[in-house]
Amino acid sequence: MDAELSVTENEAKYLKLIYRKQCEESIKVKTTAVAKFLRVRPATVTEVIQNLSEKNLLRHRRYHGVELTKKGIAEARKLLRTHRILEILFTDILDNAQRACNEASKLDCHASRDLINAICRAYGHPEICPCEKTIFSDPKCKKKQMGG
Amino acid sequence: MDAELSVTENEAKYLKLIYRKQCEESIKVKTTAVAKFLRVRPATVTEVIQNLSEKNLLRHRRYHGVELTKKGIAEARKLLRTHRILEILFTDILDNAQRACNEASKLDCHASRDLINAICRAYGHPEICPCEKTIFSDPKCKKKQMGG
DNA sequence: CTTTAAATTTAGGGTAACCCTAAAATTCAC
DNA sequence: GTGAATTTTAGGGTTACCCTAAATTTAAAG
Repeated sequence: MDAELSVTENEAKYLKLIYRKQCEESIKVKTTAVAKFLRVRPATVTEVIQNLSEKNLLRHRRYHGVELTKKGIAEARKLLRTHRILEILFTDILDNAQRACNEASKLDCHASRDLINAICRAYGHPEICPCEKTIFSDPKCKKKQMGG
Repeated sequence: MDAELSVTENEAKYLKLIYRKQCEESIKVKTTAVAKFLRVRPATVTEVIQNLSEKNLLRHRRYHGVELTKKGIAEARKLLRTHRILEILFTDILDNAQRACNEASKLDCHASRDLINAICRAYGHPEICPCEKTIFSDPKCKKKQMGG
C-alpha cells in the first residue's frame, strides 16, 4: 500500500518543525505556534495539517493539536537525516554552520537517499551534525564493521 | 524592473533543455520535440513556453519554435553552471558520473549562488564538468589571479 | 498551386498546493 | 458559567501543472 509517499517542500517544513517540537523538545504542537513560526494564518496550518493527516503522517485531534504517527516520525527523521548530512557537507565547503544550515534547508527534501548515504559514507558515518544534533542512521547506509 | 525572477523547477527543465538544443547543439527547438523529451503533450509545452515568454526568457514565434532571449540564456547558464558544479561535487562523492548527473538535476534549481560559488572555489574553479561540458563562470566567483 | 498530412495552438477543463478572511465552534481561564 | 483566546469550517482566490478536442497554420507531395 501507500505507494511512494511524496511530501511537498512545504509539507516537509511542517514535518520537520513538528518533529523538532514534539520529539526533540517535548513541546505539544499547537496550531497557532506553527502559524507564527511559518508566518501563515492559523487556518492555513489547519489545512496543511489535514493533508498530512490524510497521508497518515500525523494524527489530528481537533482543537487539541497534532501528533506524528510512526510513519510521520520516520519521514521527519529521513528529512532531518538528510538535512544534517547536508549540513556536514556544506559546513566543510562554506566554513559557516549557519549558512550551511540554510542551504541544507533548501535542499533537504530534494536530495535522494542514495546521495545522502554516499555523503554519509564519505564522512565516515558521523553521528552528530555541526549543531550537535543526532544524525539518524539509515539501515541502507552500511557502516563498515569494526574488526573482530 | 523585473523584480526577482523566479523560475519553477519545471520551467527550469524547459530552459535547460532549450538551451542545450539551441546553444550547444544548434538544433532549432520545436514544440513536439520538447513534448517527447519531457513526456507531456504538445499543448502543455505551448502553455509553458507562453509563460516563459511572458517572463521574457524566450521569444516564441507561433508555429515556428522558440529562441531564448539574452535573459533566458543567462538564466539557463546559471542553471547549467549550478548543475555542472554539483556534478563535480557528486562525482567526487558517488564515483559515478551518470548518477551524479541525475542527482544534480534534482537539486540544480534549489542550490543558492553562494553555495555553488563556494563549491567552485573548493574545487579550484574547474572549467569543465565530468561530462566535459563547459562550466560557465560567475563574476561573483572570484578566481585567484595568476601571479604576475 | 492545391490538397492533405503533420505540427502547433487555442479553447475549455481538471487537479493540487498554496494562501486568505470571516464566521462558527470549542476550549480555557477566571 | 461566561468571555476571551484558540482553532476549525466555509468560502474564495491564485498559480502551476496536466489533459483532450477542435481549430489553425505550415510543409510536403503531387
